[in-house]
Amino acid sequence: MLEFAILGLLQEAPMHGYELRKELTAKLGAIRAAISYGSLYPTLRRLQAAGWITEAAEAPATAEEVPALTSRRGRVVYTITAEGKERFAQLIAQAGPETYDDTGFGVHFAFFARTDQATRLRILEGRRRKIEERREGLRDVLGRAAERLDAYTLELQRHGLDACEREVRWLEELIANERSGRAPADPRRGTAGGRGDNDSPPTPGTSRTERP
Amino acid sequence: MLEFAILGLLQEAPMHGYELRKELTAKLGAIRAAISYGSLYPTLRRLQAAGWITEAAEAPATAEEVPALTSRRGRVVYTITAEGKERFAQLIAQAGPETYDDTGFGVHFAFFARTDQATRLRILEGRRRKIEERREGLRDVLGRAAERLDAYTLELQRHGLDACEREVRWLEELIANERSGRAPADPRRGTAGGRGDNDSPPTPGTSRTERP
DNA sequence: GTGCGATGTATCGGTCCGATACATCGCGGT
DNA sequence: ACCGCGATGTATCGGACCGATACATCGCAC
Repeated sequence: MLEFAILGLLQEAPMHGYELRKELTAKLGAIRAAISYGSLYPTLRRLQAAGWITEAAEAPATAEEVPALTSRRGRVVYTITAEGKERFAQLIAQAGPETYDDTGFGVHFAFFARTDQATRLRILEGRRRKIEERREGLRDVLGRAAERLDAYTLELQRHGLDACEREVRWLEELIANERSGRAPADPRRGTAGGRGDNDSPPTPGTSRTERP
Repeated sequence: MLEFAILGLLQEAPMHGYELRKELTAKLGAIRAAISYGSLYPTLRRLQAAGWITEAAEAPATAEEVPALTSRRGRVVYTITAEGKERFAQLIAQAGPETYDDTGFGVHFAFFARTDQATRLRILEGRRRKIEERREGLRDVLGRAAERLDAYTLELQRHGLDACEREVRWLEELIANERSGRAPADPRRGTAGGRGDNDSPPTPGTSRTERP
């Protein structure tokens, strides 16, 4: 998952670790707290070893100002390679069942702007099915096994069931939107009608590996 | 987290691994998919090494039927020890900040019936604060950084924000209920008024380490 | 009689987290 | 003038947990 997210983010701009973490946190804030350096740096190492990103020490200010004095440990800037872009495309194309769990789905969704419509649809439907299964499981427990469980556990299940139902509805909306061929413009909330064309017509895909 | 959940469950009855997993899945179904044997068995080993549970091969049917023939690898039944119960109580009492993340909170909540009211309140309020912080973070992103992000990422944030607001409301309700001193009886859903006193007056705590 | 899904125990490699360490920079306070 | 302190920045280590896999038994349907 981290690998996927990093490759996705680095396609927007080269970054160093700290920045990467901040962007990741902003982009994925809805689904996970904040990724740890204990995962980030080893993963960067791994990606570099695989040739999907390159690592370059930041230029020390035109090599003139601030000489070797104190030997400033410069920031390390990571850049995605052509192979990295291919890898990212491949990860999207695979998009198997592991993509449908909470984190996996969230991360993939966050990069839907770089995903072709067919795959978007496939992922949304896979996720929906998974949530529907979870929902049925919760209904079973609340129905059949209710008297075996204490009031708090039951309340937890109810809350979970609620969340499932809500997410299914959300996914239905997104799927319908996707089928109608347009971006997830949400009519409920503000900016009704205004401001130019639209924000980010989400790059309707099939683009693999464009020029550097 | 697993350690906590296992100690909690084994206080209801001794169990073998497979059963433990099933019960765990039923009890925690709302918050996590299904715990893996790759975590379960090593954890059981660890708990046994610490002396918090004991491991006993199931009696092979009064030692008479089914002799050593085929050397049936019997099920291994785990039983919690007095030290294990103490450990569980201690884990509840600690209930630090790590208790407020998604999984940690969920697992603790599932065992609220074995938690004293003061700690319940503390956990609920800690969780609320944490969710409020996440909510503020999402609002910030949706407000200030909106134009930097694509439509899909924004939609994800909106959905996350929605979930945060909903959970805060849920927690408020639970906290109010808790302050008023009663179980999380939910008036919205079925069984309004009926059926004896109430289900499971949730063991109002301060009980540490009762007799074996 | 045989295959197949549920029950049941167990390991291995790999991902990710939390704690920790350490260094630099710019800012406000005293 | 100095100091601390929070933000920036890179990095490691032990441990928790997962997913895949392996293997064995049981009962039942075909």
